[in-house]
Amino acid sequence: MNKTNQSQEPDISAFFRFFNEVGIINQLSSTRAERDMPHGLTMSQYSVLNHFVRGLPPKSPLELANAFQVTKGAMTNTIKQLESKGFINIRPHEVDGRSKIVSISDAGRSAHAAAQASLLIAFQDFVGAFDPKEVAELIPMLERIRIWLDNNR
Amino acid sequence: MNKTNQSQEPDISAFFRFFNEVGIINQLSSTRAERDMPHGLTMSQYSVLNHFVRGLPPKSPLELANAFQVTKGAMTNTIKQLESKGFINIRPHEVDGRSKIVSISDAGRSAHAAAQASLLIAFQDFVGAFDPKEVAELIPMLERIRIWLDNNR
DNA sequence: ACTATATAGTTTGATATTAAACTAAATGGA
DNA sequence: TCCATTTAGTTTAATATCAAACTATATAGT
Repeated sequence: MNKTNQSQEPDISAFFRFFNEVGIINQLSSTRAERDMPHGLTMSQYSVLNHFVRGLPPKSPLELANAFQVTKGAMTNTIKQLESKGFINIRPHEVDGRSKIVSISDAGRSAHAAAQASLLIAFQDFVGAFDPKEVAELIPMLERIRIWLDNNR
Repeated sequence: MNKTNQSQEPDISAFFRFFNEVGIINQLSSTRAERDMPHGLTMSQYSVLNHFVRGLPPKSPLELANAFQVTKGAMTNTIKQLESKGFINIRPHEVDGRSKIVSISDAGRSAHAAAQASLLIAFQDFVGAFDPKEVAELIPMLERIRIWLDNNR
């Protein structure tokens, strides 16, 4: 490629640097988050509990899989473990025999609170090192990218 | 917590939204990237090849692990597969009997070129949908976050 | 020189994930 | 009513990763 990049090919290096940074941040942050998580909760499991603690209504496994952008199989695994820990209730769907409805249990709310406390500790140094505003400024663009990737996969 | 959040606890919701977006973007983008990768290359393997194609000097497995923020064990796996595909050369370190030196082979350069072409195709719609500038603007902050997480793990 | 410690790399065991095959139930058209 | 198709969820096989244990080599202190 010539130095002035006069070809029609767009300059994509920024895109790949972006995905590279995102990959490393994700790896480091999820490892840190899960290290001292109570009940051996993974971030996936925590995310499901968090979804319901935020007041969102009961959902089917498929809806949860879509909400968190994982496969149905991955969600089967996640809710199986949450159920074995007693943190969610799974009931059959009232009219659709193929489907189920997942909701959080009281134990699940307690576990979520403990997990959130653990996350606060795990990231308190991080929170102290960065201004919430400058982190918040990244979010709209990240959201656009995430939505695009979700709609175009 | 009271509504006005007068406690000393900082508002951390932006941080968790940030990590959540990063996690989903990473998942969607790496799945997309690896789907049609030639030679069954993973992004980890591609990253190692890319490192050397960029002109950086031969490195030990440990240096590579540090460069990509994975464990030594993960890098052992990655370079084992690259070697079995003939894309890298591994030689003993000249003075340190514990160490090795990894460099790229001609076949590795070809594979990297094919992989890069595949990535261009996989992300051409993405590249068309976003302005490289607005993506590039995210990078300095992501870099700061990545470096902090790396230095404080 | 010896010994204790540190370091480079490999191996092991556990686990989260994907893609794809599979089961069972619902839907819709003839 | 029947049959083909779609949909919800589970299962299977493959694999990338981490943490921790392990081997072999190097280094530093005495």
